[in-house]
Amino acid sequence: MSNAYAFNEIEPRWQRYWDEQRSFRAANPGEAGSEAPKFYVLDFFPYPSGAGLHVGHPLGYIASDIMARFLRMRGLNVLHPMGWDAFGLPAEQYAIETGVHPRETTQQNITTYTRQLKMLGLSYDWDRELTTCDPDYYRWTQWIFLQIYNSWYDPEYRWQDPQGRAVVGAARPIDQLPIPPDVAAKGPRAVEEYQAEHRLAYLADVPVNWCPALGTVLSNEEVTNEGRSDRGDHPVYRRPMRQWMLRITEYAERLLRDLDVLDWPEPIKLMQRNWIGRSEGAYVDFALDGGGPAAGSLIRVFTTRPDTLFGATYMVLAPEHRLVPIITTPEHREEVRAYVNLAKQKSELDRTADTKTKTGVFTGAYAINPVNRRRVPIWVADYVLSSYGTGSIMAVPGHDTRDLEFAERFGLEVVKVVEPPAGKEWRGFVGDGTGVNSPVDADHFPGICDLNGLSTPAAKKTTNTWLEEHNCGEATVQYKLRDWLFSRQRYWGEPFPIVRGGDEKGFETVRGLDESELPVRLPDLDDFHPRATDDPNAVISLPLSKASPEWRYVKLDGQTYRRELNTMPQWAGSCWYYLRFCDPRNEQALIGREAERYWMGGHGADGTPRGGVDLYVGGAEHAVLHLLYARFWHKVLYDLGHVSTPEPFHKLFNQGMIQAYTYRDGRGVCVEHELVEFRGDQPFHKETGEELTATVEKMSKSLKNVTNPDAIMHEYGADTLRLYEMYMGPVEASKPWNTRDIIGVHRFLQRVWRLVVPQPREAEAPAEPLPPLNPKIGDRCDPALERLLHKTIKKVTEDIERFAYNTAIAQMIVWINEAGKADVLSRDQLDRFLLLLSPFAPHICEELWQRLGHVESLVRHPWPTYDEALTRDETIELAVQINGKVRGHINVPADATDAQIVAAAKDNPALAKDLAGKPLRRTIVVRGRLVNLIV
RNA sequence: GGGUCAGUAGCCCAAAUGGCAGAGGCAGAGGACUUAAAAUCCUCCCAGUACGGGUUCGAAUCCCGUCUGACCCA
Repeated sequence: MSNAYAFNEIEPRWQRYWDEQRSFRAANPGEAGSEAPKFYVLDFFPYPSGAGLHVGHPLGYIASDIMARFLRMRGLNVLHPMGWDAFGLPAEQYAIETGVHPRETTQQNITTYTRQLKMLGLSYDWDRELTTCDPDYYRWTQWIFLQIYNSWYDPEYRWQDPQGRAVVGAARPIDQLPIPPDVAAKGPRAVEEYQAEHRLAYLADVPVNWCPALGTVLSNEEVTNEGRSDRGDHPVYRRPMRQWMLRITEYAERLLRDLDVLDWPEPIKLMQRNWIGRSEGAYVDFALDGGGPAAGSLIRVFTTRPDTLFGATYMVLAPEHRLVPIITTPEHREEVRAYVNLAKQKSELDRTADTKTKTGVFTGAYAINPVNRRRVPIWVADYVLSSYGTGSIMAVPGHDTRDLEFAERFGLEVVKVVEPPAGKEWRGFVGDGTGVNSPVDADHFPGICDLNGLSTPAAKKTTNTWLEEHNCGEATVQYKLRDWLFSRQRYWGEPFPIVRGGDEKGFETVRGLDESELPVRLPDLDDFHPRATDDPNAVISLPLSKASPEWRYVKLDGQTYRRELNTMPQWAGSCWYYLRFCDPRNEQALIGREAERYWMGGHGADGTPRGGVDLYVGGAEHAVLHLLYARFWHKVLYDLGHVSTPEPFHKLFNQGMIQAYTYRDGRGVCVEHELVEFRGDQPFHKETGEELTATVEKMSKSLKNVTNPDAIMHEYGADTLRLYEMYMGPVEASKPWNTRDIIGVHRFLQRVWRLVVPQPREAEAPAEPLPPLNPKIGDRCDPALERLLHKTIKKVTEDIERFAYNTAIAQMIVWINEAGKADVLSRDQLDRFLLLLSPFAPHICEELWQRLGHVESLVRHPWPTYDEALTRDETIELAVQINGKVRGHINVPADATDAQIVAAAKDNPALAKDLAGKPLRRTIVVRGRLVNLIV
């Protein structure tokens, strides 16, 4: 047994031990260990990319691992699993570039990631590992899709959830959808169509982001602000396509409301609220003026400011609005048609960006403002989107920034209807004020809507009432959230459990498969390439259309059907993996009822009611989409009775980003860290000698500032890497990686090691075999060191609970530094210290624990306790202030009364001349801190 | 443009409810040990908290304004 701290030998040995002993197995209900309270600590599972991990990736994994290890030692049954988000565009793109099948590259990447994560000593229950591209897994992804497909949303359904809350609205089985008699009368096909219109998964022709170069459509999130693909930076075009959509909008209100009970960072909740984008307002119906084919039509607009209706001086329709071609007068037809065609090419971001100049054309048509019967021109402009509200707006240039900009450009009338607070310009004022200029000419307009003098909220209410009474509008709520575009024209994703058939009359049947037919396996294609092209109008080819006819055609009940050839988006597999971890090998259900109740169930470790994963750790970049989609699926499963909690993730923690110094030369070219040398604090190029600039940016290959964890672990060991990442600063903060600083925590571990294992003195010949333990270690203990240990136990325990790992480590460094100076150490003190350190640096602690004579691993050894009395000093030093300025210090017993403290302060000879002859006007005593004398 | 968060020694970071600006680490300087170096150990050095106002006995902390940076939305 070596006396040196040989981390390269120790760490793999303990990793093997944990693996063989199944040290981190979580006990499911019915198994030994499950009688303990549970705790579910989950990491955002990674997408295994070809590049492997850089040092920024494990930050959250280390943080959650420390919590998992800590809670295990506190006696909880901890579920801490890991798996792979393995379907998706990057793997396919990489496969296309290298010509290797994504199945193979994915497998290789998983192998690399597994090796790297195991090297870090993360305490996962690897028996629960899962992979989203595994048919045993995606079988259940498809099963959930079928649940969604076979449901409709009943917004009126009143029920009480298992938590006892009254809920309005729920997903219900499609066969419970009431069929209107007139539909039923038309026969089974009409019923089928009616059901299809109400399913939570439905087909629709929607404008999508078509990227010819990638050969696929992209979600809005995959398109950059510049209207190009996030991946590859290719041009993206808008074009309509028949797509699977999920009706997430039905859940907008519940997704919004239930945020309130979650223990999530407020900024993340805010982002979700903004994404859902609830706004209260009103529909207002404008009647078309004049004759023509649309005579008598109404144009319904949505507005959040019904109080400004008197200021509506024109209307705008989105270019896609169905009435555009109908109402346009012959003399404007050409211009409008050209404009509409142009608008189709633009992305939404392009159209709505404030920085762009507003464009638009007049249709030649007019409508009547219902509130004052004024005739207003109808324009078409692309700053109005067909997908929000009704696709048409009433324009109030007086009190809307974009309308004002448009009106000024085209010389339209601007009217003041809101009086802003004193001193503010009314033109373009969008805040709350007082209503003005609503006509009170009651002779002309009986039942006039009078808003003069009303505050904005009151004016809104008055207008809404008026609209409803006069049957030309109503109060309503709108959401920015859109239905979820759920299909991709890709190969590497879950196939839909859907088949389609058609009869001779062209009627298409869409049919969800029976669950007995799952999984629908992804066929093994050699040629999985999308058809990339430069032509934005090319026919879109689907990779799965190259599958064999045996796969593509299915016979059911004597009829031949075609399989759906789209695949699901990458989000699908990650929407529910946290459930599968609870019961990963269940072949009867996606999760067993018992396991679901136990791991996801209603009570936390401390008995407080809650539900879902107890701690979910990951980066803020998934704050909106993944977390919203997963919540949506969870709620559907909840409504249908498959899970028992309304929310999947009770507590969310976002780790910060590890940044890195980026060095650039005079031309702005990034310089690798190996080529940088420091003269003082100034970086220079090693070879050219050129002075460089240093900035802190995110770690990325292109900035040449990436640090590979393998290299760090090789040089310092995993325990040092873990400790350094936690010591850099608060886990939730972003902070720059600095390899130079690592040596500090490494020295700390060296000191811990040397405290237990005696070191040979080099001068002496190694004739005498060294004793196994440091001779200082015995039964005697130093009382001051013991007090410090109690303080340390208290501080570390409390700091871990609040994720303040950096300060916990600092406290342990303090103790080790003192312990190194002490003459005697008890074995028991070292035991307790190693237990404290073990969640952070598990390998070295296991090793030293064993060398101190323990046979059992410390993984489940009870966490050390402290005596509150020993954490307090008997005498304390207080600062004495005179008029708020520190002038001296006094020592008093810890339990001194205020009067004693003041007396001691006054008697302090150092302060005598400051106090001489001046009466004390006031004294302020802050317990444990200071005393302030006001003279 | 709107929102959120942040700004403390040369660097990374500490400082419950406002209460002595410093716990710890890095870097730097000096010393001990060593033939020497490395390693190790000891000691020391360094800011008044981005800036400007305000509240208070007392402000890094609370309020207002400005600047800078990060993230989200448009």
